[in-house]
Amino acid sequence: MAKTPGSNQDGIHALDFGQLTDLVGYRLRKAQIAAYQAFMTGRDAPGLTPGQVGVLILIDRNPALTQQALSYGIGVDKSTLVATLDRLSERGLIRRVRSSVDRRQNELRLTPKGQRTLTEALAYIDQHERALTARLSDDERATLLALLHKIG
Amino acid sequence: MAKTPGSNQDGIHALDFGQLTDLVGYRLRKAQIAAYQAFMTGRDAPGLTPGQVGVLILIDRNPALTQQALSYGIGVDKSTLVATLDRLSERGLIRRVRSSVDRRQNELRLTPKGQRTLTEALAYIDQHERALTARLSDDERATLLALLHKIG
DNA sequence: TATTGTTATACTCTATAACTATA
DNA sequence: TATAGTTATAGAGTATAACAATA
Repeated sequence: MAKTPGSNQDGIHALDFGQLTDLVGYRLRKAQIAAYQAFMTGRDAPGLTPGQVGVLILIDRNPALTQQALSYGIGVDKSTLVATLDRLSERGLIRRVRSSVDRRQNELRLTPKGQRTLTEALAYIDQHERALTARLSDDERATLLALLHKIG
Repeated sequence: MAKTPGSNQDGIHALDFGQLTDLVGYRLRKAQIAAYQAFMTGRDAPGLTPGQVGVLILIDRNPALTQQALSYGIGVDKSTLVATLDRLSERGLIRRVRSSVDRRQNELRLTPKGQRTLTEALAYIDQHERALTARLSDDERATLLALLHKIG
């Protein structure tokens, strides 16, 4: 039986996406959503968003990082960061330590629990990255990274 | 003068992003944000989000599209779509027309103003796409699309 | 009973502006 | 005066659950 354009027997419509199909912006968004979903639902998912893990990485790699510097680094407003850090703090993963040099500033630190969580999250990231690029060769993955870098 | 790791003369900290730098998920997110920003702030930007333009395209290409089918097609809940369609409707770009076949359904249509807006938006998209991939050759752009397709 | 669209509600992400405590 | 962090507030995006109209 020929498939009627626009519908099938399940009543699920196969939409015409027109010019959307081959737009970098659109494909970027689709890929990003897929990556996010996979990250959140994968086996051994750390119960943290990719953004939260990113914050843990940055705190780990940059001793005495202030909220201001972190805000600038990840490109979100300092006020936006407050709730994110509150959540990580409530979960016992980070601490805000008042700077003794300039008492307006907080120096961000991982707690021991945060360190352990980060170690596990990094292992998970490796696994996730392999799953995400499972259909790509090593060369293709490198090419993709280079091309994305040119756009971002 | 050698640059001290972690800071420079402006007091702007060059953060260590660690393993983040070469993760597909992270680069995807960065590229997507850059694409979105460029779309919204470019010359001749249509005053619509990429998502809104996408909805206009889908309505244009799929006659008698229902909210249900659109919801399924773009992968958002039907309740989420309501506010989006309200906004497009308030701006006079689309109409909801009660189906005479099944009066529970709305058939979505572009208004004449919506048609004109879409025509302009499509021209803008071409311009935006060229700007976004300005640093890529035609081959590289095609490669990027193919690789993104494998992930999304 | 089931489906379509709407509403009520809630949570996240985002920003701007005003506040506080420090500098 | 200016800066670091917080709070108040607001808007967009997302979802689930319950509802009215219709099938």
